[in-house]
Amino acid sequence: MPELPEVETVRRGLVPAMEGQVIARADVRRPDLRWQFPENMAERLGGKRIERLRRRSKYILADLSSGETLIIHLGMSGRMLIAGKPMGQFHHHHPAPERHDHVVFDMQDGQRVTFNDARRFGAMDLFATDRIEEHWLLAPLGPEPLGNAFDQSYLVERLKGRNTPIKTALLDQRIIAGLGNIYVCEVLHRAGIAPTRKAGQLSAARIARLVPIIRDVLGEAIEAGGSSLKDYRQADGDLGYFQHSFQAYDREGQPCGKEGCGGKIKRIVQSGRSTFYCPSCQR
DNA sequence: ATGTGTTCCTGTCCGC
DNA sequence: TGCGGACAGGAACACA
Repeated sequence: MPELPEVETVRRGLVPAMEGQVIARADVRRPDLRWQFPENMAERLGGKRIERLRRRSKYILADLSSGETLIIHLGMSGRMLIAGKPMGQFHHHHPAPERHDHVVFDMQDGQRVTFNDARRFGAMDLFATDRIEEHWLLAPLGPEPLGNAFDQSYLVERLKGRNTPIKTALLDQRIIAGLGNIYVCEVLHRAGIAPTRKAGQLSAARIARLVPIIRDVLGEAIEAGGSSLKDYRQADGDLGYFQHSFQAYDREGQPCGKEGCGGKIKRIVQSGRSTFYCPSCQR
């Protein structure tokens, strides 16, 4: 689930529970996710205030009062579940952790945030806030697609001479940071560009047209995700409501929704990942 | 330097 | 219902 719009939705959902709040205690229930947790993570989190919750690409960044930033990546299946203040004045009591609840943040006001990740492709690390962009996971990232550094001349320049399919290029986080498999499919569908086209072979005009489409698709998805925050607060943690707006992704065999197209969505595999597209209107 | 295939891990769904 | 295989939102890594 977590591409840029989902991560941004999670971030916004976490703000009321975490931003400006003190982590009374962090319960680190295993030594690692994808990689080992940093040394003494629980101790470095406990008692610190979260000054600000930010996002960079698909990473959530929690700036702590200690001068360190907690970096959180949700991987493929990571979720942040919020439980409200437990009832009862004296017997504060949250339900016991469930399977795959790996890190539990107990906030000073009684709220609890639980990081749950069945597949454990997620990650957490701590790093000095003032040098955060130098962190090895963040340093290679390309520009934010919704930021000013991402524009038509940038994208044209970066794709120049590339022999890789445009689908693969847009998934490359060093070129543009935040797109994943779903939104690349949606973007290329809306742009009418075949995912198999070599990136460097597309005209500058067609590449330039991608830029506002990327912004639009991500923006719409964030808006859609935002309205699912009510569900998010519940324990199921399932966002997945923008899926009703998919035009291509996961729609194999279904008719292409584009005005006057009449094509049928096809599924192919590119560098090991599913691509959904309409062969008749994506050229 | 680029491009591609494999790998980490668990859960779910589909066909037999 | 059980069992095996394919597949899932990511992306580092090894290798041609």
